[in-house]
Amino acid sequence: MMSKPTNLPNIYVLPTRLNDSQRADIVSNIRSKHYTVVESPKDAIIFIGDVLGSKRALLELRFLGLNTTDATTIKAPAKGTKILKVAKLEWYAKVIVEGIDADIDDYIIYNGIYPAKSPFNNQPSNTVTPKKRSASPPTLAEKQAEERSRSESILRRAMAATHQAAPGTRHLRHKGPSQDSHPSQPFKRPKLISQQSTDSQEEAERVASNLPPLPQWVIKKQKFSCTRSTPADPPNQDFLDALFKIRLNRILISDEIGVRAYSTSIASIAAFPHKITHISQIHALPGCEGKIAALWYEFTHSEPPGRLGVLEEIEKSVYYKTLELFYNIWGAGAHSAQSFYKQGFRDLDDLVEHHWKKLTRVQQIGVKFYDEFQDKIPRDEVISIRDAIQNHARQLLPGAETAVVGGFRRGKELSADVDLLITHPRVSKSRDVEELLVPLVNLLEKEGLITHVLTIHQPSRFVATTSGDVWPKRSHHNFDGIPKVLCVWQQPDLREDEEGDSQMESLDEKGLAGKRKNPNPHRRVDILFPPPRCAGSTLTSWSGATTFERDLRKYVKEGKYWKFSSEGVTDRASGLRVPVGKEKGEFIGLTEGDENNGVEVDDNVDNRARREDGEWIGWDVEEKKMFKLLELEWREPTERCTG
DNA sequence: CGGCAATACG
DNA sequence: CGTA
DNA sequence: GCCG
Repeated sequence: MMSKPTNLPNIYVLPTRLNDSQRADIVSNIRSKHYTVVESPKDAIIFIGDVLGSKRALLELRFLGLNTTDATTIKAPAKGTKILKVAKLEWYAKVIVEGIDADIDDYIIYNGIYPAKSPFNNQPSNTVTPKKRSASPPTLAEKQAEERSRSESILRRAMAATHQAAPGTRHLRHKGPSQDSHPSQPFKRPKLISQQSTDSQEEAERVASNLPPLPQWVIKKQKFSCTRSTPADPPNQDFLDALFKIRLNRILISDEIGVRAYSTSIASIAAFPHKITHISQIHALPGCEGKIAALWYEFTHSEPPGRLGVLEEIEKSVYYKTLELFYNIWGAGAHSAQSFYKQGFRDLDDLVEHHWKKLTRVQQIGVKFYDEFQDKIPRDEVISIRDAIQNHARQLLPGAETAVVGGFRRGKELSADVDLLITHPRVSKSRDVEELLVPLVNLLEKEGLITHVLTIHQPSRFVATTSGDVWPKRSHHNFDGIPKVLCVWQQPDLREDEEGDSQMESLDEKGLAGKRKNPNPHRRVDILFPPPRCAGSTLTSWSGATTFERDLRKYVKEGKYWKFSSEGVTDRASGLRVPVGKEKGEFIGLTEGDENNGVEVDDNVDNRARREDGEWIGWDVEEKKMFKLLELEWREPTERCTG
């Protein structure tokens, strides 16, 4: 009605929850009252928006490139410090629309100031509660459990029911860094130590003559990592670790080709049996050229040795640290990590508090068990999980056989998850094996062993038809995926149920009288159900490592023009399945028409040959048949550690 | 300078 | 398309 | 980033 009551600084209207025309209306209405509304957030002091809380306001400003901290958390802001104010949209409704004369200060929900500049403000502000440690060095399990316990109870309370839990509290461990250093352009690489170009020819030859002889695969420049031995403990582990970090960086920025390139180089160096002492050895390796050579030179000639300019840039970057944090959420990949960052989120708390409803169901589970899923699983626990699943499977399908694949099969002491194959030696059990999936999952859920099902992949041919039977149309080459379930596993709490005892050590969840929380960690478990025909191909496909698998498929494509997958082998030209031959005395991995020729197995007499860890030896036989078909020399899984 | 493993679900 |  |  009248002129403005006070002069206000420049105003910016936050776009939060407004569409373009709504926001434009607000802007013009405010301007009609002779306030100054700017279109660049940098020029504004007051921000008006549909914002509920101060934390959200902070995020909204960060999204606009204004990296402030809450002024109320700062002891004594220096005089003359610029304070950005965020006001509720209600101010607009009252003062602008209704014309009520009200003080904008009554509508401020957030005061933001720019944090003091510091040369170290790139580092994570890791001010979490200090660890309480016993005098003796903790075991791995203790460390993992202790790491977990600090954050767990709080998150758990926040998300007690995973499926539609309302988040409410903060996550302690993963407070993000306080300072934003998102690079708007890629880092400039610091000057590399220049290579000596003045080496005389004689000098180069003298050095070369003292080097160990090159392996045949190097001399022949054999590029496929599936054709050579790659042990778990390579002599150049330190340089490889640096390359792994660069590759992770490429993963995080979705540079898939860069990932492929570094993977090739890593696999090559990992297979090289000598400590690399001369740059000529790098150039000799397939998949390694100028770039890798330059990195190696810098790595070995830096002071102290082992430093890399690119890595130091990456490691001090809040941006990459944050992407890595988000990328480690099961169910989130590089794209989601980048998306979370762009929206202003910097730690798991931000996601829980401001983005929970937007997360997929499996991402919510991934956040809920973030710490436990980072923890590695010792071999003996892998075996006990295998045994439990196998025992239940045999209740439903006598004679079922299992194999642990993944890193475990490659010999790793600690596994990220458990990958388990279940099949049956008798070829005629093909459908029984695939149809085992749902009943087994139901049984394990009932027993409380499976706590969450993340995803189930069932072959389409088992979609029930009204007439009853399965095998709809594509039965002749039924070549869908291998049925599998990805789930969360927890060993039951086996402690005695003594009551009112002093043993209730961890009463962190007070109020839950009587209910003691199961202290066993949640584990990621994948169970696959290959039909007997696909036992060999699935075993090979799931034994890895990743680069070994990629090279195997490329090798088969280039050498045979075949397509290899966990379901088997097809000819690319004809599209027909390439059958796995039947060896004498063996009985699975047959072709379609041979199903009736399977050797009978007495399910009650289990005298089949087994390995030390209890696994059926027949698995290896199936895999050897597959390698033979592909004209590939079979290698121990422990020699497939291509990284 | 094009190509880089292959498959299925949400 | 993104993720495994 | 390396290969054909």
